[in-house]
Amino acid sequence: MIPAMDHVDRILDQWHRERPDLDLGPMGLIGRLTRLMTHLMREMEKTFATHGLAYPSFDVLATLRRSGPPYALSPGDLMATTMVASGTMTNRIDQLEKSGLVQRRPNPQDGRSVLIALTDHGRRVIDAAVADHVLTQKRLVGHLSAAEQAALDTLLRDFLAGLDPAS
Amino acid sequence: MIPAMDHVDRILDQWHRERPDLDLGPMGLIGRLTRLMTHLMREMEKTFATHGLAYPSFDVLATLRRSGPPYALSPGDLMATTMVASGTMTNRIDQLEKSGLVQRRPNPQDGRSVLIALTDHGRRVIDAAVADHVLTQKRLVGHLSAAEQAALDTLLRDFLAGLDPAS
DNA sequence: CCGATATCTCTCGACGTCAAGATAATTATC
DNA sequence: GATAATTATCTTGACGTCGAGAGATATCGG
Repeated sequence: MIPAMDHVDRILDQWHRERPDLDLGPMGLIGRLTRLMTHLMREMEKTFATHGLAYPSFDVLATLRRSGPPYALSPGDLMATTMVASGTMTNRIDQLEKSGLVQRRPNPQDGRSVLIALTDHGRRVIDAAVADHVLTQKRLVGHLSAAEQAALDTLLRDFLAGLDPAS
Repeated sequence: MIPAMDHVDRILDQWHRERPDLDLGPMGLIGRLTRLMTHLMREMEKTFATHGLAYPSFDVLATLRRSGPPYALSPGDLMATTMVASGTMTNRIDQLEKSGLVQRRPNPQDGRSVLIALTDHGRRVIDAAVADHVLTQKRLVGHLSAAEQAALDTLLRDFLAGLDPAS
């Protein structure tokens, strides 16, 4: 059975017609990745929103929560695992602190630094949000069989390893 | 050979330790997708930058270019193919017009609408940028074999089709 | 111990995104 | 044709992101 032409196929057709000189090889793959991520992120954000969160806040709260007791990390640690710039992390922490979900504390180990700690409220919010989040993720990948999911995961792991050896 | 533990594996380990009640099934897959896209996008943006462009500008110029002569589409058409909101597209067009890469013209077919047309300069810029872009894409997927790329593309196509039937 | 260098966080300004509402023109209905 | 409903774009305000640079503290070398 011939797979139906999708949005990305139409883009490739247009390029082929207009720029037959270009090697379009990987463009379809990356185009599908991009489009897929857009859809996935928008769906996941709906779940976050039901808990009063947006993706950036969820990202930080989840990082603190899964780090285990005492649920506190420095901004630098948070920047490294979430892959955002320093100004971005400051802004995220400001928002979370304003909402009472985290608290800035002095870092006893290093006077230049601070510790970002989950509040009790923050802990409750992220525990509920992440439970919903995994259900949403399960639904989003539900159209793929278990074998397809495993194959995709393996390919993505290799792709990522080639791209980011430090991962 | 056992694949090395990567960043996403460490995240899953942490969650498993802290929340053994959760079904983490698809979290690794989506986490790898997210991380992969972050890396890919940042690399591709370096290429755009060498042509004085950022991703949003490249996205619009490329859509106009591949649509073929006369390289003109309405903001609505551009919104549909690029998946952004109306205010976002207005802003993108404003930037491009300020840079002299596109021009707003009245739409003879519809007085509510306008046509966004590539200028000669815009045409030259996008033609050079897209040639570089496909080389960057080729390099980025270079760690995967042709068979892996094909398998990945097929899986992504199925994933996308299940998620967005209108694609 | 002290000066030089490195590290950590925050500030600031420019830009990108979205959702909701405003404005203008078209189409549908009678 | 007149009116209503629809459609297309733009405006606005809130938020998110980055990068460069500032300020404070730590660390290193002598």
